[in-house]
Amino acid sequence: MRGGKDIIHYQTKPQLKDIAYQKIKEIIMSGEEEFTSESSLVNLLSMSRTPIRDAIHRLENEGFLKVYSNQGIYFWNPTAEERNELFDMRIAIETYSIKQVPVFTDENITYLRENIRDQYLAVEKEDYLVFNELDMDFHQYLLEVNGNSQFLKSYKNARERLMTIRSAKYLLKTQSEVIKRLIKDHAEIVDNLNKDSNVISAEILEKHINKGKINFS
Amino acid sequence: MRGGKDIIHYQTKPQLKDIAYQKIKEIIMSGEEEFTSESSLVNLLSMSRTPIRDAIHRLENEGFLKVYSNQGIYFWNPTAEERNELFDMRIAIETYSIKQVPVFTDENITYLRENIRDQYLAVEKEDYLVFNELDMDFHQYLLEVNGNSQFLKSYKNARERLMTIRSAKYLLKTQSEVIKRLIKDHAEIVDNLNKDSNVISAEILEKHINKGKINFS
DNA sequence: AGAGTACAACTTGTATACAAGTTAGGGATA
DNA sequence: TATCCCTAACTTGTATACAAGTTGTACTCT
Repeated sequence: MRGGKDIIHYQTKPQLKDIAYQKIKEIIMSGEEEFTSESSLVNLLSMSRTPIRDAIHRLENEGFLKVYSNQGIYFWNPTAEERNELFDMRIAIETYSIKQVPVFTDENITYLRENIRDQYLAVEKEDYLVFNELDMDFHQYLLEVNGNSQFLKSYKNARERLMTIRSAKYLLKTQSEVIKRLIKDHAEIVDNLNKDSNVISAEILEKHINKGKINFS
Repeated sequence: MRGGKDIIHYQTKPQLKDIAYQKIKEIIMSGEEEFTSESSLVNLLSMSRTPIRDAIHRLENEGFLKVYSNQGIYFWNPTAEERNELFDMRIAIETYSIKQVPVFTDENITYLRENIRDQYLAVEKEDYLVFNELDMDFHQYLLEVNGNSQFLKSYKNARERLMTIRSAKYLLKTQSEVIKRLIKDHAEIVDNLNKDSNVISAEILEKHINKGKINFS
C-alpha cells in the first residue's frame, strides 16, 4: 500500500467513459429513442463495452435510464407525478437557498438584470432555445450566490431531466405571452431581493416554478 | 432490435456489484481507512474487478469517495463546510416537504408519537445506536407522508454521508441531556402538525437540524 | 555527495472472452 | 389447428488480459 500522499490533478486527457456519458445523455434528451442496449451503443459510439457500461451506470444513478438485467436499457419516461416531484425538488432547494443568502451584492443584482434583459431580447427574436439557456442560467446564478454545491448539483440534475424532450414537450407549444409572464416573475424576484430576508422573492419563486407543472398538457 | 416490450421484474438473484456496494460503503462508514485501491478491494471481497468497479463508480456518484485516475481511491473526508451543505440540504427538503403535506392523519401522528416514546426509552438505556435508528426513521417517515421519492432519496444520501464515522465523531460525545433536547424538538414538531399549514413545525424542524452543525467539535 | 535517469511496481482505463438469463420463433407432436 | 418444447439470438453480469499513466527507489554518472 502506497497511498496517503497528496493528490495532484494532472490535466487528464478526455476519457472514453466521459465521452460516452455525454453522447448517451444527448440521445436520451433528444427523446427520439425509448430503449437501447449496450451492443447497439457500442456500434454507435465505436468503443468497447467498458466505457459504455460506466456511462450507463452513471446515467442510471442520475435517473436518466434504467437497466433491466438481461432485458435491455430503457430511457426514463417520466409520469406527471415524477415530473412534479422534480419541480418540487427545485422549489425546496431554490426557495430555501435564496432565503439563506444574507445579502445580494450590487454585482449580483446587475448580473441578474442583464440576464433578464437578454431574456426579453431572446423572446423578441422568438429564440426559445436561447431563452431556455438564459432561464437556466438565471436560476443557477441565484444558487451560485448561496454557494451550496449540493443545491447546485441537485438543481442541475432536476433541470436536465425535466428538459428531456419527452418530458418537455410543453416547450414546443409555449407562446411568447406565457414566456413574457415568466420573465416578469424573474424581474419581480430580483426587485424584491434583500427585502424581508428574501421571503417575498422566495414566494414568487415558488409560484414561478410551479407554473412549470401547469404548462404540461 | 427486439425491445419495446413490457418489462417483467424477475426475482433477481443478488448481484456481486450490489454486495460490493454494500460492503465498501460499510468500510467507508466505519471510518477506519482513508484510501484504498481496486486491487486491495478485489483481494478483500474475493471477486473480480468488474463488480468492484461498478460499486466504486456508484459510490463516487453518491459522494462517498473519489477516484483519481492512476493514483487511487480516496474516501470522502468532509470539511466543515461540506457537512453544513448537507445539513442545509436536509433543511431545504424536510421543511418544504412538511409544509407541502395538507394534513397528517391520526395514523401518522400515532406512528410518530410511538417513535418518540421509543426514542426516550433508547436514551434511558443509553443505547445511542438505537436512538439514531429511530431518529433516522422519524425524519424519514415525515418525508414518506409527503411521498416525494426525490426528497427521500436525497435525504437518505445526505444522512448516510453525515453518518460516516469520520464526519459523525460528535455522536461519540453527545450526552443524554443533548439528545433529550433533540427528542423534545421531535415532540414539538409533532404537537404543531396540522396547525398554520405546518409552518411552525417547519420552523422547529429547521432549528432542530441546524443543531447538527453546532454539535461538531 | 548530489543530480539525473531508468526501471519496477503500482494505479486506473479499456478491450474482450465467457457465463448466465431472457425471449422470439420454428417445428414436432397431439 | 393448437400446444409444447427446443434452440438460436439476443440481453446484461462477470472475469481477465492488456494499455497507459504515476511514483518510489535504486543505480549511474559527474
